[in-house]
Amino acid sequence: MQAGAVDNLESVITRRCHAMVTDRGYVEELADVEDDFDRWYVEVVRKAELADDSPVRGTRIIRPYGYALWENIQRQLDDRIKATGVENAYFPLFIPKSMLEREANHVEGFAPEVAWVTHGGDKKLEEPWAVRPTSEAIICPIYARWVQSYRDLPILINQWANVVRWEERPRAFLRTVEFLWQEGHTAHASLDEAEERTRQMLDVYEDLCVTELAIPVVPGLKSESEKFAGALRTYTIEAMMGGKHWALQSGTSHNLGDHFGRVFEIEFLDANGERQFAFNTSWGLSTRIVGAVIMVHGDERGLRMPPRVAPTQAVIVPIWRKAKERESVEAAVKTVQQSLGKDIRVKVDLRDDKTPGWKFNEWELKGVPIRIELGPRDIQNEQVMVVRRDTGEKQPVPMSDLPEMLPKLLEEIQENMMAQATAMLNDNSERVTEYERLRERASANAGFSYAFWCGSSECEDKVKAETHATIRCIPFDQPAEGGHCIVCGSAAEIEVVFARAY
RNA sequence: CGGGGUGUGGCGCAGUAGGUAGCGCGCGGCGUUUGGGACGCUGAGGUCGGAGGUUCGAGUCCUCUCACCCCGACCA
Repeated sequence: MQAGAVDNLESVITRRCHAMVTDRGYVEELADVEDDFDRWYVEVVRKAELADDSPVRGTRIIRPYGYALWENIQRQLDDRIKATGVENAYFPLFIPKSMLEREANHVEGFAPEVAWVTHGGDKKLEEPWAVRPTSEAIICPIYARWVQSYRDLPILINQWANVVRWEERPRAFLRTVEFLWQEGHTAHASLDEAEERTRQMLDVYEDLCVTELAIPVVPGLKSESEKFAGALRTYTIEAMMGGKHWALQSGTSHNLGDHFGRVFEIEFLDANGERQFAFNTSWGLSTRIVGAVIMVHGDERGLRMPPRVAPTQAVIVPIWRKAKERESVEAAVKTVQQSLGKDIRVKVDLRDDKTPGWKFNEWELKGVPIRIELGPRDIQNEQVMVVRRDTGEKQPVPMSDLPEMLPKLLEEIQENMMAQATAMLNDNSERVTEYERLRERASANAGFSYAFWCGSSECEDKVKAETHATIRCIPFDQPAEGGHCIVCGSAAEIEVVFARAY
């Protein structure tokens, strides 16, 4: 036996022992979700085939399984957006430099992360084009053309698009140089109406997260320093990720006031014949949300897909020994599959080069909510074995009960996952009154810390510099009475959420 | 942009003293297997990130360069 072989044998033995000790079954080569969450994330993304590395720095390939998840989320969100009266359209990828620079705060905010097109073929452009980091600067001037009268308002448009932001430290789904999102852009005749729309769309995002993704969120207002470049105010939903309990800004909605209306001259005559500038909103939710699904629900065995958006809701794994058995098992599988109809997304794993055990592990890694095992013994008893991904619970179910039982079970899993995610959020949130406690919690990755804040950027900056925690939002849900600023101790009216963020 | 690290078959790695590459996984074929990541036999696959240099001879030594990863400042 050669040295290499011995080493390898030892490493295999070590892995097996480790697996037994930590009770992780046969899940191999996946970093521990508690000990090394960042590596776990990277590995899950790759092994579950959600995304792959790309030859271009900072960009990732979204593989079919990851894209299917995104498409399901997209569909749910698109329906909700349209239900509020918004229509989809498409605006260009490129924005002339001068247009991007019209709104001062906007340019300043995005300048460091804009990619520029300077040449067309071998001809240098008169004026460079920005690759859109967001589309206000190209959409608003068009709106200006479309609006003359208050009767032309509101304009309610959404687009599904890719955007580019030159990020330094990319992470699959969470922060990539190019990413996919939807961006809604509306124009209104009054600030009140714009405000109403801004809040309405934040509610849409919250509903999407809670209802479809089983992700509880803390909705609120961003502080001045955290708001969108050029906005009057920014609302956000903040979700708590598993592992390190950091926050992830999961969707934002901006009331742009008339800042963009003025600089892009979206001017109209109101009912009194007075000239006015339009009020705008913009709101976006990106593929980043896929990262949230991974990090909120994943466990030591890999992903756990929320049933409502799971690309595959149930996978049937046939089991056989002999060719004869195979025949009858595959026939039974077909019958079961047909009995389930089109209401649930079922996949049958007929691969004969993988053992059932291998398939179990793979589908668990991929987070399929329900596994159905069907073998000779089951055919005998006219049943199947049903295994829940969320609890690992395994039970025999009569084949005839399956069509009725499965949709219910999927809902139950969805609810259970929401309950678990809510428990995680609550268990890792604390109201703090001492600065030292805030510091402790930040360094211990203890989650969200609720504390009073006087509103000064000095206090905000101090916390950020000393603890790395930032004000994630000023929650809508505020305590009845005021208190004292966690930093300076002066009287404070508002409570904020401090947390480290992705 | 500052600090640290790594580049060797698809992936993970080894390569001791310079002598023109090796292991595991994976992959193809055949056979036995299949209720929690099966096994045997057999086969294909790399010029060692790139450029230059030292040397009879470089994966190994030297110089330059590129890329990627990790840690810090900015971000949906």
